[in-house]
Amino acid sequence: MPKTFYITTAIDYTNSAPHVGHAYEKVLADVIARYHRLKGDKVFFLTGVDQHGQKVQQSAEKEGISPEQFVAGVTKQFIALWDKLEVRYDGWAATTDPLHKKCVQGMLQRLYDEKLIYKDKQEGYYSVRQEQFLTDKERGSDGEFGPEWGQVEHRVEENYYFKLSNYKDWLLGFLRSDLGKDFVTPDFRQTELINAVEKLSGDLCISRPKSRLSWGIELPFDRDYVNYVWFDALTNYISFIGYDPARDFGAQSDDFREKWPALHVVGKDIMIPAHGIYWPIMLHALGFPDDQMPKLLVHGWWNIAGAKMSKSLGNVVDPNELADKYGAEALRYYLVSDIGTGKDADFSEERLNGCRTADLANAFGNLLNRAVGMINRFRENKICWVDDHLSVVADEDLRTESNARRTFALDRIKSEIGVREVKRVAIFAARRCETNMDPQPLLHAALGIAVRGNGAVELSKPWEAVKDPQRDSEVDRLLYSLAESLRIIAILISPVLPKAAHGIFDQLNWKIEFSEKEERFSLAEAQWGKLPDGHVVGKPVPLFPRIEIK
RNA sequence: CGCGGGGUGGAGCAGCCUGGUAGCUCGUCAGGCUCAUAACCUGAAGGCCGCGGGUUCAAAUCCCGCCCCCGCAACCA
Repeated sequence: MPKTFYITTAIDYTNSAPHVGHAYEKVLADVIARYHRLKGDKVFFLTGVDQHGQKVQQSAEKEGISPEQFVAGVTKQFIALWDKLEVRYDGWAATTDPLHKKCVQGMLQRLYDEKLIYKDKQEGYYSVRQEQFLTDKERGSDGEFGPEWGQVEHRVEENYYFKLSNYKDWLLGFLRSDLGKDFVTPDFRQTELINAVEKLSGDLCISRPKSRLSWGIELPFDRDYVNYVWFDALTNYISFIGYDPARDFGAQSDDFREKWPALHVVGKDIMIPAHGIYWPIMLHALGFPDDQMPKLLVHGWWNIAGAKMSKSLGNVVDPNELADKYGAEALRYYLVSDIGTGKDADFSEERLNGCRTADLANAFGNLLNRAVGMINRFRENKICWVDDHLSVVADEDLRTESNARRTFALDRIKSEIGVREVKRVAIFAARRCETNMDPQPLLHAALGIAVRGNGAVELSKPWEAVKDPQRDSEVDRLLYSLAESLRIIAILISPVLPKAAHGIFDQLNWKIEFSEKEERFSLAEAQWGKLPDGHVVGKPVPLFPRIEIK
């Protein structure tokens, strides 16, 4: 059975509308998923929404509607955005799904039966406004709880706990073992995680009494409580691909085994403790072997003018607006190209627009336009394969320096664009893809090809050459090279810019039978010389028309 | 006290692990070209690579010390 590449994102909390950070994570995961499909892998991409919890309950109350209604409204916004941004997922994880609830309850019951969940009494100071117990950390410099906590009272409450601390040593050992040393990408986050695990103490509170929180999944062994957050939210990664908590890992369905383990794309904020600590420990406690632990791709954040994007600061950026203004593809391109893997970056609408103009309109769009235009005008839409690249250049052409340069340059188009660039992509595939995921080399390779193509046109001056019958083959060779370069560019950019890639293929009149379909692109075909001799191309149409921003 | 990230020409970044002409994108300036979406090509200016020591024939890169910025509480990717 072929292994499926299984990729997930964090599920978004349906308490408020999506912002550009949500969009980044989903686009990143989508690009990686598309890249794997391009490689020919079978892919399952799961994303979704986290719908339970206190905040949702409160927001719904505030609007005077039920949590179900409230959640349905926000969920719709997320789905609409992913649709707009061309995020193509295979599974949708909504935590109110009965199948998911059943799985969560099964897991809890199993761990409870194994005495890994116990009931304990919590006593301390409790903030009524924030609905949480306070620790000494929350005390101000004067030793008192600040006004942000509102009324603080002494309270005693019983809750259920998961024996997290039992597994601290196992987790440390795992993270330092060969199997676990690449658990987190980028590696500095793994360092951070190990440091955090070393400081780990105490167990994990997994419940809230219904009197405090009713919008959640009931504990199967105590109906007076609902589950609190993590066993609900994290479990989506396995519940939606058919995990059966009643069975051991080895007895899971083929469907599940084929997909698991996952690559989890998550933000740096939820690596510690949720995805880096709770999640592997939960899986381990359920009997997942070490070689079946997932991997984490931890991405950074988009800041606004150096400051965090936050609801309270009111500086959130609306991805819908940006997509409408600049196009979904330009936004996708910007989000994955102007940030280093795992690092933070400053979001700038100006740079977004700059990228769109420089890379998309000028580099890719304009090259396509001029190339297809020339093929139309100079060769009546037809490209010709010139067999021997070196011998077509007569000896006398090599006499002058400029001709020598030209010859050299044209030869480079074939050898470097065709072979070296594609080789670069292969290296990327082997290295970057396996260490999990940076789409930038694909884009850089594509841009590099475009730059060489433009350079070749300049050196060859086909508008002059076309007047000289003796230079026929040179023109043919150039035009073929351009068409072939564009075909490969389309393949390389297709994970990030699927629509533009289709646009290029359309204008090249290539693989029309796969129009609109992702199968139109394949990494294996990113090799020189696939366009046949005499191929007829289409008409030039601006791929990324310039846009006027008021 | 601590943990992690960062400080490289005007802006944003790469290079550092595996020392040896400081690279990329944008911007600026000067030319060129006209097939093309005022797009394209060429050239130039601009950097004591945070500071101070050390190792070395040689340090942005390795070692030590110091300074500065960001994150490690919450909404939140």
